Parts: sequence; structure tokens; C-alpha cells
Amino acid sequence: MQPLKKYFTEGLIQVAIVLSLAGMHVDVDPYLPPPHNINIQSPDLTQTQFGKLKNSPQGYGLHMKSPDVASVPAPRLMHWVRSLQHLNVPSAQLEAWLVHSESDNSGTTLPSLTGSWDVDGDLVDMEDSASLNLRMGVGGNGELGNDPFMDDGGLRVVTTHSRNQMDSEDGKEEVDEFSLWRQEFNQNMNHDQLLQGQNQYFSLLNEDDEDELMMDGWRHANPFFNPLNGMQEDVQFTGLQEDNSLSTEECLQLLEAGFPLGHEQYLTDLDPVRMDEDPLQHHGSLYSPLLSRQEPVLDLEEQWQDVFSVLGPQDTNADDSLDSSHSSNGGRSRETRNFENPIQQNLSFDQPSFSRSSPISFASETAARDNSYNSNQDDTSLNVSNSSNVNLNFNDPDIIDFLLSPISESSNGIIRSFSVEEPSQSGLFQPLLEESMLGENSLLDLALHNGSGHSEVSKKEDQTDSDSGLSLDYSQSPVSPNRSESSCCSSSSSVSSTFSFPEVGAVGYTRIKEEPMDEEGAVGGYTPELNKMDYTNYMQFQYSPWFEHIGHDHTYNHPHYTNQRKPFNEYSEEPLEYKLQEDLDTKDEKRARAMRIPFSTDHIINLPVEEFNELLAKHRLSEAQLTLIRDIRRRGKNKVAAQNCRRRKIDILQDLEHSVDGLQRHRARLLREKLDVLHSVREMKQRLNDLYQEVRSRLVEVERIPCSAMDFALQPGNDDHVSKSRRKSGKKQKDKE
DNA sequence: GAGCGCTGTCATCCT
DNA sequence: GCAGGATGACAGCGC
Repeated sequence: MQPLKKYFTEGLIQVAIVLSLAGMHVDVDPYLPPPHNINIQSPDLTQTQFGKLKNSPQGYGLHMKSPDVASVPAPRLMHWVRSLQHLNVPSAQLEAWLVHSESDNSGTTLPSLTGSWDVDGDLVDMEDSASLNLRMGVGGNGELGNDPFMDDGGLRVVTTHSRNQMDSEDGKEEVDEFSLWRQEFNQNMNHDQLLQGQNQYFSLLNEDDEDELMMDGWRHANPFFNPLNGMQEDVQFTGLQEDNSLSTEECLQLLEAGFPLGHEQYLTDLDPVRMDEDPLQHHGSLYSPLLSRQEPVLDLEEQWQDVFSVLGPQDTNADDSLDSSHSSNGGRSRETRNFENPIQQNLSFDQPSFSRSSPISFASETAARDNSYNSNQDDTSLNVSNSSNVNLNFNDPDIIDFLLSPISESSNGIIRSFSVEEPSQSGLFQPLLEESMLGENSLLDLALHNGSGHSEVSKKEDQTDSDSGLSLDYSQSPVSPNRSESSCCSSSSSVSSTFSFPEVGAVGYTRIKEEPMDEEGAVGGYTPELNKMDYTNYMQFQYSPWFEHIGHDHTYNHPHYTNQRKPFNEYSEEPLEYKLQEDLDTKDEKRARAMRIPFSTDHIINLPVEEFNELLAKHRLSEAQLTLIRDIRRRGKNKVAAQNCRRRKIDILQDLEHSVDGLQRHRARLLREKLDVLHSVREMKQRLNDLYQEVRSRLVEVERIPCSAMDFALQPGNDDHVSKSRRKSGKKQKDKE
């Protein structure tokens, strides 16, 4: 049995270390020796030290090397080992340290302070708030993770003690030392490792895919993130007073009598193995109804991303908060897991979670690992939940009923430090929300206004789009470089018979879209292929998802758009003699007539090179005539090219206008979605605040706990700040007593 | 007459 | 090297 024990315990430690190094927090405290003579690699020393501790009256449950370990069946150990794989921690949690009781009814509890404890209720270890915050915020909840040695297969006794009581205890130095060592270990190892993972995650945040993943996972897990100040709204439910506690009986009564089965499962039936077996059966109820489950994931993700993208500089804070929360969960790898499976993330009860990543979490300060509720043991307090991944839906009336359920006066237990580390959102968030929404409303109005301004353009484009599908036969273009010589004359004839040119002179490129075109695509020098070649980036942008592509005609070299004032058949069917057209003479025509050029300018310009050369060869022309003919041809072609160029330029501008129009519409839509999201967030915060007030009032009424409204106000700031405040308030309370 | 848009032309580069 | 397309620049023209 001893080898088996050694095998499993060492294996667990190794697995935990490996997972921790991988950025996943695993509470290895119970597996490690006290601070003195630390030799992690020496299980013998560890066993010795903890065996020493175990022998002490306070050593109960402290060390995994205790004989309890040996008594743990191997399959269960294997369960624990396997449970280490489940590191998904939801971000949206409400953490609370609800119930601690002691068998001897001496139980005084400290507000949500973690610590070692003994079964007799004697103080073993106590950590101050700072330590608690460290643990809870950066991974201290690992103590609430799986701890096989805290698992006796049944109910867990969760006891906390005031520091005063702790100080009054004698013979606890050794245990205190161990406590300090654990604290240091958490700080030096877990915290550093987690920070390292956090930094690694920070370094990856600039990547778009990471942002998407982050947003995706966070969107599911953190509906209470404040997009305005970018702060994770750390909300912790902690006790109000130190000298009150919620008795185990009361908790059991709560569960037995009124607490709904579903939530009872949340709070008690948290066997990781069972959850692992069928996590999906829980996920539905674990999701916050504040977020529409029916809304497509991509839609929500898009909205969240849009919101954060619009928030601008606040994104940094948001990222910080996110990073803090996520990194506290162990780094990137863990984040990826969470994002990949937000459901599992909400269902992984066997892994520690952290308050910073848990804006609203509901966790009990318990050392129990199986989170099971065993009513057969009467000397234990209710392990309300594992600190991990128990999400309470505060819109759920069952949850509210549970929180507001009467607490027996005979109870020696109490919900302790029931404060919320966030000021009333109506006070803090509301102005920010209003300001943000106001600003974005202005942006929205502006965007809509701009969009309307471009609507005319869109209409024009839409109208022109009706013509966009028409184009001319490419092969029929007289200026087409691909046009075969054999088809030149015949095709030109057909073209000339098909089209008429009302305008004299060059056809204006601004009128290009007013003419019908065939469906054969672009013609001439400016082909779609050329367009793609020349404007690759533009076309890529044009075909972007949000860009409503409107086809444009680029058939600039179509004969219709060329400077053809005469039918093509005039030179193809008639003799090549110069035909005087006094009314239509251009400068070149006049020059040609003056030089007695025997061809029309159209022939000179539009004939293919070979035919043109043949034409020149057939006639005996002087050098001046030849030069003039070549100049006419060059200018004519250049004129057409210039027209095409200008036409193309206009089309590009129109396309850009369309792109701007489409982007503005897209932006307006995003702003509307953002407003919707902000509205939802505000509603959620308001509901949460109302719930806080209800809880406070109920506590005042039932428990007669004097507490100020500030104790139930959401207060911003880091955990340390709130914890210090809590600690100070606790001292004040003691002083009053 | 100035301003503006359209057009033609030239020069240049590139294919 | 030639032909021709593309394009910026300039000028002319008409409104």
C-alpha cells in the first residue's frame, strides 16, 4: 500500500506541477511540505513534515501524506488525477463564503478567510484578507480545488476562525508556520506562475484570433464585465460580520427544504467526475439568461467585439481586466480551453477559480473537494459549492430565493462579509454608461446621417447597376488588342450597325453607364482581368463581407465608347478614299484633308496594325502624309485610351464611394448592436444591484446584522483594496464588541 | 471673365 | 525596336 500511496501522491504532485507550469493553476499546497525543510523533490521529507503536523491536534486534514491518503482508494485518486485535466473556470461567478460551522458550536468565523482548520474547530491556520485576495484573485482558490485529502467521501467541515481566536490558540506555531509557508508558496509559485501565464497571455492579446477567442469565451462567461471602464467587476459575496455564521443545519435545511434541485446540484452535487461525465446536462442552467442563448454565437461575438472596438482606449482596461482574470486562471492554454468550450468552462468544478476572473461567483470557503453534500454527517458545515465554476443566475428566482431565504435564528452560522466589491452600478456605472451610450448615439446619428447622405449615391449606383450587366462583345471591339484581324472588318460592321452615337466627337466617359451593354464582359483595353490586376487590393476590399459589391461596367474600349463618329463599315465596305464630312471634321481630319490623305481618320485609327500597314503600302504616300497618318493614328488611339482612363478613374471613385457607403452602413449597424449590448449590460447591473439591496435588507431583517448600504455596494478596485476595507470594518466591529 | 468640367493631346512609362 | 495601352499633365473649348 505504501508504494501505491507514494506513487499516487508523487504523481499528483508532478501532474500538478506540470499543469501549473503550463499555465494552469493546480493547488498543490496540500501535497507540499511545510516551509521548513522544504524539499519538494523529497517525498520522504514531505511526508515527515506533514506527518509531524498530522500528529498534532491541528493537523487534521492538512496534509495529504496523512494516513487518510492511504485510505483513499486508488480509483478515487485516479479520479482526482483525471480531474486535474479540467481546468476550465468560468469567468462569471459569484463567489461567496457562506457557511462554516463547527461541531462544538464554538464556531466563530472569519469573513471569508481561508485557512487550515481542524475538525474540532480549533484554529489551525488563518490567512488575512490580503492572502485571501491573493489566493482568490490570482489562484488562491486553488485551495478550493480538488484536494483528495480533504475528501472523506462525504460532508466537509468548513471552519474558519477569527484571527483573535487564532491568536488565542496555543501550540499553533507550527501550523501557523505551515500556513505562512503555504501563503508564501502561493505567492511565489502559483502567483508567479500565473502571472507568467498572464504575461504570456498579454503578449498574445494583440493577435486577432486571440482577441476573438478571448471575446468569445469571455462573452459567455462574463456578462458583468463593465465595458465602460474596462474593469472586471469583481463581485464577491463575503460575510458581513465575523461573529456570525450560517450554521450547517440551516444550510442543510435550505437545501432540503426549499432549494431547487437544479441549484442544489450547483451547490452540492459537484462531483467532478459526475460533472465530467455529462457536463452538458448542466450547462443550460449554468448559463446566464441575461445573455440570449438563442442568439447566434457569432452574432454575439461580433457584437461584443464591436462594442470593445468602439470603446477605444477603454479597451486597454478591458483587456487588462480580462487578462487579469484570464491569466489568473492560468494563462493562455487555459484560456484556449475555456474559449473552446465555454460550456465546460462553466462546468469544471474540479478546478480552482479566482475571484478576479469571477465577477460574480458563488463559492464557499471550503476545503472539501468533492463538493458533495452529505446530510448524514451532522458535524459538518455545508459545502455550498466548490469555489470553481458555480455560476449563479441572479435573475433566477430560485437563486434569489436561496439568497434571501430566512436563516434560522438558532444558527450559529452566518453569511459573512456579504459585501460587494463594486459600487452601485447605478452610481458608478450609470454615468459612464449614459455617457458612452450618449456618445455612441451621436456617432450612430452621424453614421446614419452620413449613410443617408450616401443613399443617393447608392441609388444612382443601383440604377447604374441595372446596366452593369450589359456589355458588348469583346471580339467586336475595333480597338481590342485581342481582336483577330480576320474578324476586324466584319465585326466592325456589325457593331456599327448595332450602335448609334448621338454625340458628336468622343463619347463622354461620364455617359458610359447610360448605355445598354451586352453581358459578355469588358471589352477592349480595360478588361476585368486588367482591372483585377491593377486594382487587386481594391477588389479585395470591394468584395469584403460587409461591402455590398455593385458591379460596374469597365467596358471602356467598347466601340460604343470610342470616338467613333462614323459607322465602322464606312471604311470596311466603302473604298478607302477619303470621304469628306465637313460637319464632322476634326483637326486631324482637316489636316488629313489638307494633306489629301486618301483614308478616313477612322480607318487610320481603328484598323489593325497589319491592315493599316497594308493600307499604307497600297498607296503611294509622301513622308509628310505618312507622318500625319501615323500621328492621327497615335492621337486617335491615345484619345480613346484617355477616355477609357478617365472612365476607369470615375468608376474607381464611384466604387470607393460605394465602399464608404457600405462601411458606414455597417458601422451604423454595429453601433446599434452596441447600444443594444450596453442596454443589456445596464439592465443586468441594475438587476444585480437590486439583488444586492434585497440581500442586505434581508440580512438586516432576519439576521439583524447592522450593515451599511456601502457594504452592499459594488465598489471598484482591486481585491486588496476591498479586502482591506473589509478587514478594517471587521476590526471596527470587534472594537465595538 | 472666372471657374468648372469635358475633351484632346503630349509625354512618359510599361507591356 | 515598334505598337499600343495607361496615365499624368496641360491646354482648349463650351457652359
